Amino acid sequence: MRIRIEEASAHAGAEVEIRGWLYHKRSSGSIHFLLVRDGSGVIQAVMAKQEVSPSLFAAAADLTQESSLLVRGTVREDSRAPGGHELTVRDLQVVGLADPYPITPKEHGVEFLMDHRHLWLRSRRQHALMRIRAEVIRAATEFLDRHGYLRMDAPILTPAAVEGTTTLFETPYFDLGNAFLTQSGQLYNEAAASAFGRVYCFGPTFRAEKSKTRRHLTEFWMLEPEAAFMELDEYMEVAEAMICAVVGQVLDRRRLDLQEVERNLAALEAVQPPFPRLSYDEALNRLHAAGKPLPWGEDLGGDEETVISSAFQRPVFVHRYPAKCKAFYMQPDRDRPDVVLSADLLAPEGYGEIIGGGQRIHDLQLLQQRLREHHLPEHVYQWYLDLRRYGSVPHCGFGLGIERTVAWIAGIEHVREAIPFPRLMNRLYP
RNA sequence: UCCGCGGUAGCUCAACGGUAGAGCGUCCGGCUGUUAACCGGAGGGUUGUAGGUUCGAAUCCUACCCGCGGAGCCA
Repeated sequence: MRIRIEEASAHAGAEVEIRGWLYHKRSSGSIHFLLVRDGSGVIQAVMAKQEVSPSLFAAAADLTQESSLLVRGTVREDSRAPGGHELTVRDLQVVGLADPYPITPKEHGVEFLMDHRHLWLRSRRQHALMRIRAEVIRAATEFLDRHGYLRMDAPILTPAAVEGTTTLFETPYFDLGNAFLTQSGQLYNEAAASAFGRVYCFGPTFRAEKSKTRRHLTEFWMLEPEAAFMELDEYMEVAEAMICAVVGQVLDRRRLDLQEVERNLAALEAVQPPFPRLSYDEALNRLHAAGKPLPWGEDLGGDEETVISSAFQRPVFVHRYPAKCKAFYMQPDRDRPDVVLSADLLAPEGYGEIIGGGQRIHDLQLLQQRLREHHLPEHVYQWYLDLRRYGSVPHCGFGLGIERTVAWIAGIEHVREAIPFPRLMNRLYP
């Protein structure tokens, strides 16, 4: 019977076939230990010289790391085996003999591993990270599906900037001039929210910023919910519930993977509602008390975020930023027009911002005024302004950065390991 | 773009003005329970590039290239 390695314990005593690749090999002359992986797990296959033909035994001795093979044998419980079960080999068939494999079971630098990202993905640690990523995405989208949000994706090729500030990737587009790769689906989400009430989009977004930090990619995946008839406080409740659902589901279903990457599980188990909600002004007071004063009106940088977030065991919202720090579409606070109804969520342990969002301007005249203040061409935003002409309502939305969320939940240093093929300022290969 | 660190064998690193080395991987040999197995042997180098100082440069100086970390910006 053909099985996957993750099912091996259910087939103890049975004759099975495993199709996979040679992960590693040890031998003591008359007995080979072949570590075979198939994507679902790793199992030790044991081949004794006496129990197979001499030609098969010799062929196994010549197997190279990552050679693909079919192994047939009996599953046996054995405390000496990594994983608790091993396979007594009866027959083995080589599908493809691998060339000498560049990633050896020793230390390698990040640069070398990134050059071999297409092969690095075969390692245990990367398997754990990719499974955690998949679970984060599944948990977040399932949460939104459960709460009545319709997935309605936004275009990737767009005619203009969503926010005039950040740099965009540009590409020729037939006779219509240049198109830009999207930096956010938000504007389209707002249109969709007026059509369906609650929506979200999920896909890659692009920022042509020359950022070289552990938190930045030029291509990253963002999950962006948007809801009509929603104001700031309710948005924070939704974001909080979603993050708790995501962390809880990863803890529940990907615990072994978290252990593989040596994540401190207690820190994740502390992620429970309610999250602290700090106004920008309160954040400044904390920075002042911590001896890192920041003048009012300045945006929080990486160091400031670390000071704020490390004071708490759980993610923390910072809301009501100065208007000049934020994008043109942010709704001003009616009691204090110099601040806007934004709220960013900072992950603990120094991971920084994983969510940015807030309440959008729903008043036509105010939005037009903001476009002028930001020197944005109004004619490009006519369809966006229409949303304020035809049944405008208070509405909120936010963007969850998938790679930053995965990096935080998995406890890894750099977002580049949180995506299969990272795109960085200096990396477009493989 | 700015600041800091770095580039030596396939990989990870040592040698810091006086003959360029180790571990791992590779290849050959040995070993019937290995756990990044172990033991013996072999092969492997224009020390990022170009110039300079010196009797002598991987080492000191200059320029450039590339990489890493951080800042700004953001998710």
